[in-house]
Amino acid sequence: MSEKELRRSLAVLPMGTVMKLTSLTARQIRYYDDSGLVHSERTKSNRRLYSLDDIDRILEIKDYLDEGMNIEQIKRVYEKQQLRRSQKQAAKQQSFSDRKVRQYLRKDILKAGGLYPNNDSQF
DNA sequence: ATTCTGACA
DNA sequence: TGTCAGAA
Repeated sequence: MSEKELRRSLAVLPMGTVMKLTSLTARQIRYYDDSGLVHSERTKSNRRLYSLDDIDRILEIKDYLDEGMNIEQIKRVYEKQQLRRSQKQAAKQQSFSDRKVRQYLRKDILKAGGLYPNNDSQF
């Protein structure tokens, strides 16, 4: 993860700051939070802490709500996004292992050596 | 002073 | 979603 991404995902903002940044009430913010739409962290004294990414998500939730969606529907939107990311991730690892297979395959062919005068254009 | 949880005249 | 109480 890049330093920039790390900073944006760092949970350091208390409720009061989030309220000002989003123009929402503590009640609404806690509601989104408790619904599992936002993943805030907690201090040792049980205070919620949000990251800049959380702020973006809260603002996004606010827009969806204004467009008429309910919490459950919004939850599904994020579930599907998560599913797509998982599949994309799986595809990435798949191509990686494929590459590794080809790599080992080539090694074997080179080992079989002498049989192939030109062993550089097979893969 | 700030935030949290639970509850609802 | 607002708001109030009692606690941390």
